[in-house]
Amino acid sequence: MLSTAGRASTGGTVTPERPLRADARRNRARILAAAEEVFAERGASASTEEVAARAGVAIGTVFRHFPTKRDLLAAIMKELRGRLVGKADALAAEGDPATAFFDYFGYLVESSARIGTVVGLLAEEGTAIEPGAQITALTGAFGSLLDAARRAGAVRGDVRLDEVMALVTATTHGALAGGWSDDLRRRTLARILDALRPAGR
Amino acid sequence: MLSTAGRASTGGTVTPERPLRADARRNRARILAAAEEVFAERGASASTEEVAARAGVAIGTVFRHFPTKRDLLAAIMKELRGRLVGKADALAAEGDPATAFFDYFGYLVESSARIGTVVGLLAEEGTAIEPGAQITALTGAFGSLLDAARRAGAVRGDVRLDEVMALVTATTHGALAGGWSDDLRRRTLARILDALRPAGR
Amino acid sequence: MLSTAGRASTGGTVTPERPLRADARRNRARILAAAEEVFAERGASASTEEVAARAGVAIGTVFRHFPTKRDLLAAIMKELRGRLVGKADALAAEGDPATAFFDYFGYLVESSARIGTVVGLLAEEGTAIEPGAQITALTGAFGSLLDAARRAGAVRGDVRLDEVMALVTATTHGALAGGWSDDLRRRTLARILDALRPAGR
Amino acid sequence: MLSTAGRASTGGTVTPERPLRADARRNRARILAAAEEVFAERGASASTEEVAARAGVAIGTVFRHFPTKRDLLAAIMKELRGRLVGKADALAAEGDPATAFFDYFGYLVESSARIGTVVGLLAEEGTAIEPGAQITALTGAFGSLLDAARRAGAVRGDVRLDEVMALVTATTHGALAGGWSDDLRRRTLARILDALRPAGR
DNA sequence: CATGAATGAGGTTTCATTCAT
DNA sequence: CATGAATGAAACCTCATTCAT
Repeated sequence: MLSTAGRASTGGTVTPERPLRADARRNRARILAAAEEVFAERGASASTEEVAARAGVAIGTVFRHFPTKRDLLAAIMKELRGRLVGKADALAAEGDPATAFFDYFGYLVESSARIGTVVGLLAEEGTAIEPGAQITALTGAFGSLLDAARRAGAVRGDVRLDEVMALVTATTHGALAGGWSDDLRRRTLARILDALRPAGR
Repeated sequence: MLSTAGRASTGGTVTPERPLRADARRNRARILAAAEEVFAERGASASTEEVAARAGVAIGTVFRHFPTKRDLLAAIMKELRGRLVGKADALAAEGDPATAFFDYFGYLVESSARIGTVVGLLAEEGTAIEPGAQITALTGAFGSLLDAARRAGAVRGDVRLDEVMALVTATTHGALAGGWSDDLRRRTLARILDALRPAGR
Repeated sequence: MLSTAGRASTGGTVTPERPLRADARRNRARILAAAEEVFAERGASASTEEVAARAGVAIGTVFRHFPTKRDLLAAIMKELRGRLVGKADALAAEGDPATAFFDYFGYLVESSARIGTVVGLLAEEGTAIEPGAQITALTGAFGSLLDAARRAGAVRGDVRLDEVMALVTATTHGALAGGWSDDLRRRTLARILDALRPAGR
Repeated sequence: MLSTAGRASTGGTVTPERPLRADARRNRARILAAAEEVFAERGASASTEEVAARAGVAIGTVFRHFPTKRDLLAAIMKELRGRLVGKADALAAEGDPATAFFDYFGYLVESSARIGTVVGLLAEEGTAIEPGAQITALTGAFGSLLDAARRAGAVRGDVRLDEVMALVTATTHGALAGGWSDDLRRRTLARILDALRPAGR
């Protein structure tokens, strides 16, 4: 569909799931990294051309890997989700159930402050960058930590998962939009987490 | 060489703030209302053309009233700020100091859910829509309510104003971005406000 | 045709050649003067709005007097032409035939340097501001002076009127476009006029 | 966080002046040619859209090559200046010093009659299309020819370079604005050049 | 596969002109 | 008659996307 010229050796077709050539995979990674940076700095309305420049590739290369800007955003989010879920698993495996939940909450907020708009985009399922399962995985990861913390008595019994997700969303968004200082972010986060702890603390 | 009388660089008038003609004021209001709606629905990147269409005026009319898109956004925020501060004053005047603070917090979150991106824009001083005093007024209004509530023992003594503002920002942003249901918003808000109440509740 | 309200006293019609009311005539003059200035400063692409502002009237008033920007330009030129022809007549009547021609040439160039683009517009009959007779009158005025000077032996016998007009056009345009200093303009003008004088000088 | 390599703010390239691709160079040339035509016919206020149409490209292509209309005008002038200076060099190298000066003067006027407004724009340094050196080069080229002619006794000794430039400017502008016939242009030019020749002729 | 030039719809803004007040 | 707000057709410019090299 792309070129019709006879590329006998490779077949001339565009098999979707062929393992990428080494340089192509390298480019893909660089583009994703650049996009994360650029969108974090300039917001999701930054131009694709700037992403290409930052990645050190030509604009065409970006569109070969991600046929649409939306695809690029979706890929960023998928990659990010993987990272975040991985962190959750690590905390679940290694750490104290009573603190893992709070640590993870804090980690998300800190991350969002670093990687910018992207965590925000993650929640913007409303504008439907990708149907559903984006935040679902994150919710799942969070759910396990929450359950464990609740069993350990570190979290109030009546706290529900959707409230937790809402509080994460709020805090990350707020941190981004508000331009909080490190100190303010810490104090604000502490207040919110306190709201989830049992009465006597 | 001829007459040097009546040289005004812009409009030939002397009084800078002439009261607008009736139809002009009507249009200005319609444009503001339309803009609030459109930006709430589509985000701040919605087109001015659409604002004009929604307001039922031609594109030129929008630009006569607001020479720049930025000016339009600034005007929306100013109007909104007025409304919000007004509500704070009303609550301070009329109500129970112990509850006014919490009522106002809730009012802001509810409002943001209704009027959309705009409260968000209010906090986006980072992109510098208008120097500083945008959120300052709101902060002032909030400060009075907070003090009163603290004196009434309804708010913990160690709660600081910047934390309150941060929590408002977070909650409104979260509510907008997260697309929370009414029920979820209520519960999430309750959790956050609980974090501000004295230990014994 | 304008308002249908009962203005019994004036009749409600727009008779084209009714003597203007005093204030209307005053406005017309101020607009013309302002337009001359503005177009001289900013070129013919200056906005009508600026002309109105400079004249101290509203934009509608300009268009009531001159239904089209082109009409306004034409009126300026007509007025200017009158002034210029008047000066020619004065020189013809009063002065030394041998010098009147050269004085007039110089006067036109000086004027153009003062009143700017407008004399230029006068020649832009190519872009057809008004069919023909604009420059014709000027040519006529110039013709008389030229004939007199020729008879007085102050101008070479083979100089033809169209050449003179061409030289005026060139010099005025050049003076405008080139931004010549007073000194340069004087010397350049002297060169050109020398070309019209008899060999022995 | 990822790679910091290849960060170029605009294009990701290192060599600033990469030779244009064949089709790009072709388009650039076509755009310049079209622009010269269009501006000659319609004046410098002609629309960029029309230039694009005349060149047979889309509007975006024009703006890729010339990010601003001003840039396009500047490029035209630069190209033209090159052509004109080249002609001066050719005349200086090949021809009779006594006539080269006059030939060049005539060539400039003829050219301006062909290529229209552009020579005019060249002089519009007032509107500052490009700092200074536009007309400087032309002046330099003219200066050499003038000196040579003066040494050959073909030009009066007291003629100064700025007067020559002023006369060129005037003649080209006049020719453009006045819409002179070929015959009139020739006669007018002859008058002006005569003014530069020694008395006895 | 990578490149980067070309495309063209759409956005903001200006301005001559009309028309309600 | 004067006023000045409304109109709407361009103008300039941007940017996601396509496609020849």
